[in-house]
Amino acid sequence: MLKDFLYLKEKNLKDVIELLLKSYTSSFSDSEQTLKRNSLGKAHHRLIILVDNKPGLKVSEILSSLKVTKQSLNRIIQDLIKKDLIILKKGERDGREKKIYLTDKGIKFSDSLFNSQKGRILSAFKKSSPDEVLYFKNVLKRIIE
Amino acid sequence: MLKDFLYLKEKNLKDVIELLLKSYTSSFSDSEQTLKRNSLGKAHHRLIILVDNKPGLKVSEILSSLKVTKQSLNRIIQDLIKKDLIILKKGERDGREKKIYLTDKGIKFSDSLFNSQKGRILSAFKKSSPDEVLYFKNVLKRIIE
DNA sequence: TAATATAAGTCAATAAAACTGACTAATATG
DNA sequence: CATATTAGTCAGTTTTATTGACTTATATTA
Repeated sequence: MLKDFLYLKEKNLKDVIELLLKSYTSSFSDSEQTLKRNSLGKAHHRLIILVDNKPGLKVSEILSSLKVTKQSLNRIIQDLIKKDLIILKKGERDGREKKIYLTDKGIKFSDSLFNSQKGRILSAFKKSSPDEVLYFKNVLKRIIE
Repeated sequence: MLKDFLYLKEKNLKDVIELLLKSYTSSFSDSEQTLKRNSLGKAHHRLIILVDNKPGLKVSEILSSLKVTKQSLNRIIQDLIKKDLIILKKGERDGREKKIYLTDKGIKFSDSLFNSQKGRILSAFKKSSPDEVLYFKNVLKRIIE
């Protein structure tokens, strides 16, 4: 029986759900001040992270990643355009699509967000072996799938 | 130099920040419907998870875990008391403290939330080795510290 | 080409979640 | 007793996200 494996028992799964909650909360609260100084919020941060990691991301892709409505996302996009942190470019193949890119200013701002966040991750990784970090990422990816 | 280790490079840290965001978002969106049926939201869910895993948690402990204000948390607590999902008990040592417990009804509701969430974690774990899961949890814990 | 589907944007109203600030109450500790 | 700590409360505001209805532009297909 699968449940004979300790790591598949319900208590362990519950632990992991709590760990996901706490790791997200603590990691993203690290950049609160940086956001506030620029009159932006967590919602903007989330979009910036996705676009920084994958420039040219489509609106529809962000929609499904962040599980928000397009009306909600659109507000965020307009805010960031006004602040000259992102630009939209029409898709070449499909002109209906809009692809999102960070501007130079946006890249700098993304860096400052990253700087306020990275300490926590880096110090966790320094306490871990390369294998631990690799396995950690593997499992996280499987949770997202 | 530390940065010679690939797993400590900035690109890897950025990836991990995105993974934390996506794993939290996807994992907690799984229980949206269950919450909605009971006129509750994500904020209530977060509190229930913490209290389920550690009955008798103090208000102040939740405050620092969830990084919200006491005014914000108080709304959530009052909602859950009204719905008879949690109760508060005065601390025996320190009578100022209020310890939070799930009621029987609360335990059942927490179970239904867990049921809507666990599939994702379980299927990720089934694709992983016990070692991978162990290392995964270790690193997550170090991120929270 | 005309009809239909898709991607995105917009307007309006509302709800949910979180915040600030100012204050009270109970209890603990020095 | 004075002071600090923990928690709760009231009022007002902001941020984030929602629903629903509709438009625009472009792509696909019958």
